[in-house]
Amino acid sequence: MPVARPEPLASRVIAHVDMDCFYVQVEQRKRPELKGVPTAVVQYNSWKGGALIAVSYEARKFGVQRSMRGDEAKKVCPDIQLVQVPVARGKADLNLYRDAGSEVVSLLATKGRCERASIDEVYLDLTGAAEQMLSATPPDTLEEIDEEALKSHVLGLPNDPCSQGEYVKQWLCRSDADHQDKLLACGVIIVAQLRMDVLKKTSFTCSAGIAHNKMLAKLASGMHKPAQQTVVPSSSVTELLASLPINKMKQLGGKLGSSLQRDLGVTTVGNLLDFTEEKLQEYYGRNTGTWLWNIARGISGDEVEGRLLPKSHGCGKTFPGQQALRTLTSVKPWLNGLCEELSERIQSDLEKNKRVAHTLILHAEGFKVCEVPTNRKFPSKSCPLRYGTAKIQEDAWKLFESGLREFLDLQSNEWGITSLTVSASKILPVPAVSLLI
DNA sequence: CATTTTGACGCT
DNA sequence: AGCGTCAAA
Repeated sequence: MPVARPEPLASRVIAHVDMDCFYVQVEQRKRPELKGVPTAVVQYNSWKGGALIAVSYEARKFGVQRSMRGDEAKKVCPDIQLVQVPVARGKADLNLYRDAGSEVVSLLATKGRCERASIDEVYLDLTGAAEQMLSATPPDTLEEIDEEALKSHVLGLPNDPCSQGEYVKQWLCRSDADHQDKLLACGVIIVAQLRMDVLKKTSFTCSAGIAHNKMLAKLASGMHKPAQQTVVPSSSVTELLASLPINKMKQLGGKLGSSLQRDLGVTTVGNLLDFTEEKLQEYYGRNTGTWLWNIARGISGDEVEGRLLPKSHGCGKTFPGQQALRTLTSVKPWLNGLCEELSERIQSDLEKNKRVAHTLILHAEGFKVCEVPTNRKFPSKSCPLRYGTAKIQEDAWKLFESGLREFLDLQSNEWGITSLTVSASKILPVPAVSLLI
């Protein structure tokens, strides 16, 4: 459940940068002939043409959506180019996209604290950079403002397409603006420059949101895509949230959001204003209640963490339908393959980033053929992580066997495994001195 | 038992 | 330690 954090005392400038249909762009950079044509990236393709995980904007015009099957996409968009995710050891291999994501993070981490939020998203705390710009070269003194910054969307401004650029220029350069808005204006210019730099150096476009906190920045980055940016002045927040469907807010797209709608009749984020903090706490607990009360007002104290690398590595594969693994002999090679990939990834993390993983975790899902139907799930198991592919394979196999015994509970001899995942967590930097010894 | 493969974080 | 929720390609 979400937890409320105290708001920093001073106003911050926060950006959320989100790559546009990222996997598609990565494939289009590799194969330039795909640029500008309807394209999607699919995982596997033998079952109904594979599952779409990224869709280009050209393809979206035809109604192609993520989660569609390749065959289905071909029906609504016969000319669509379906590019397959690379496969290694019989499973999808996402390393190409991880590496492309790292390229982007390196460029975005140069202007302030940067948090890698996912393979293709970051949060930036640009407060310092914005303050510095405001004191040295405030926007109203600039002779020329980047065209990219002028193309920004400013929430709350009249959206007359003819004079949009003029309004934006006026907003950016208003010398009578309050300090908060001036800082945001600086953020807009910095983010425009960062996005241009990313495009120039990687050929990837991205969209961005600029606001006073992470929640609003994230909301804004999704409002105008692809390749655009949106700023959220404080004065626009009440109206924005008043009509924002509750499930569009981060963290409220699932069960909590549905429960707000079902149990309290809350349809929009603004509707939350009808409830006292105490009432929300009564329903959802102290932490979540306060968090809800705050987001209704556009308040979110979440800090941008300075973290450019993932906190864990995982490798998994599902075995749906007839593919379920029904014998120890069939599980073993798959588990070994997953461990091999994991071993390579943590070894590379050690060499590139001087970090060591300390815990190995095995997750599985399965079913058993049983007289009395049971709800028991396959239990997750963990142990200290020892480096070396063979050791990881050995340890993961022990974890699997112990999980399977618990799962079967002496109830059944007939079973199937439908998903296997190994992951490495508790990743810590190796102290610099210990590298010398 | 056909989206799949990730990854972060909160609760107990 | 292990489970559940949420999100995005």
